[in-house]
Amino acid sequence: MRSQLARKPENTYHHGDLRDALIKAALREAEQGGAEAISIKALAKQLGVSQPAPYRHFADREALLAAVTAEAFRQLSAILRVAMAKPSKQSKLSRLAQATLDFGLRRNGIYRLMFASRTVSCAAKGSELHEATRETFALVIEALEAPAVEYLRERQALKIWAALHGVVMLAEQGLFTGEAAHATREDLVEDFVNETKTALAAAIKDARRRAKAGV
Amino acid sequence: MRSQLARKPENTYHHGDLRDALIKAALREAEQGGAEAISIKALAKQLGVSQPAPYRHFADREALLAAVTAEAFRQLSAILRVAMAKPSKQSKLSRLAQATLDFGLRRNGIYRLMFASRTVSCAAKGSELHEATRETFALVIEALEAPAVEYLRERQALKIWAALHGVVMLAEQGLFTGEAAHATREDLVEDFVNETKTALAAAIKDARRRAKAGV
DNA sequence: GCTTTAAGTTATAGTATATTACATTGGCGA
DNA sequence: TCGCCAATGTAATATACTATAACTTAAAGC
Repeated sequence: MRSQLARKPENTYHHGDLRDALIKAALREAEQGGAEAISIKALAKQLGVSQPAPYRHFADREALLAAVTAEAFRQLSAILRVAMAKPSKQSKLSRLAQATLDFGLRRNGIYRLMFASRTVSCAAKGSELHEATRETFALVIEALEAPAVEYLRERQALKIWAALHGVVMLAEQGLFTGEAAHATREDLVEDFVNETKTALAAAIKDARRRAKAGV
Repeated sequence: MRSQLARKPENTYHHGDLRDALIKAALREAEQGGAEAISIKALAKQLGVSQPAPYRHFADREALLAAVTAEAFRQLSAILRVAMAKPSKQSKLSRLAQATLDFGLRRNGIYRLMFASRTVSCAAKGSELHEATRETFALVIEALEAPAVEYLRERQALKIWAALHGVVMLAEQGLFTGEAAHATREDLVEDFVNETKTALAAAIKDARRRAKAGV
């Protein structure tokens, strides 16, 4: 895996690591314009290889998009892990939530690629992409810091995860500017974080009460 | 406005209402595949006109997408209005929420066009599309059925709206199948609806208390 | 009826995806 | 060490889509 600089080592026939370079370059392109901004032809030119060269590594454009999206999920996972590990007076969940919001707004093109394209929904169950999405979601569950029964945690994780995505979408749509701007995006995210904590605590309490009554 | 059937009246030079027919046909195409499935060329062929004919009505593909998206928002608004008007033992908010979820899953390609494409974020402030999105959001506020101060309602409306979109996104991503399937999409939506009601009631109560103390 | 203009047409340029057939390289076994 | 072969690249080409330019038709207004 040489040549991270996305250029082939000058006058060599082979690029060295074209597959990896394509994914990295595509991520850069998608940063602003999303999936539409990714053009195989443009990437090839950028990397100094012939136009059909990428097809040696990806069957078609969809396959490249899937690989790029999987890489994006791994990057998000890494960012979330760092945010969660960082010592802070805020809760892990809060840090994960704000980091997700930040990622969604700053790298919105990539975010749309990850959560709003057909690519993800079409990912087969054992695929690289599917695994990457699962791994990210596992971090959400971890951030809850709850020793609760699996299905309770999953439900709350799904809720906060969904809410977060919604905030990113609406923010990008401009619903937080103008008349409706009384609440900031960060405020809403904190609201959702707190509601999640409350709901999780209540669910755990309820589960314990039921368990006791059952015995 | 004749010829809803998207065919020109046979042997006439002019189509009759090509602009409208294009939008309706594009909506059909987008139903499954989203924005990517909309091809000017294919639409022209489908409607029996020459390939460049659509450019008489739309400056470029982006302009067509914007018009299609605006129409989609108006359709969603109509659906939500019907759902809210229907007598039921459930609350208006609950009916709006479930109707939105249904729309998002059944017409997912169109839904992505509406909430996850660059088209919407790029819509200028007074544009047809921007107005259509505002109108839909106004229905969410209306569904709260709260006589509260504007900014309180808007905040809760933003929250439930965001949460709803998140559920649709995750559902489409397949996060509700497999291990995490303990909660259904409809369950989560009801959760969000109830939390919204609670939060709104609390906010109103709090506002009244403050007002009383202030006087 | 003549003119003007909106709404079509044909022809064509430019760009993207994708395939086919051929070329080059480096690694590995005989 | 030589030669083979698989991986990885190139050139040439087919196909599809966007967009523009120049020309044509039909309808509407005076």
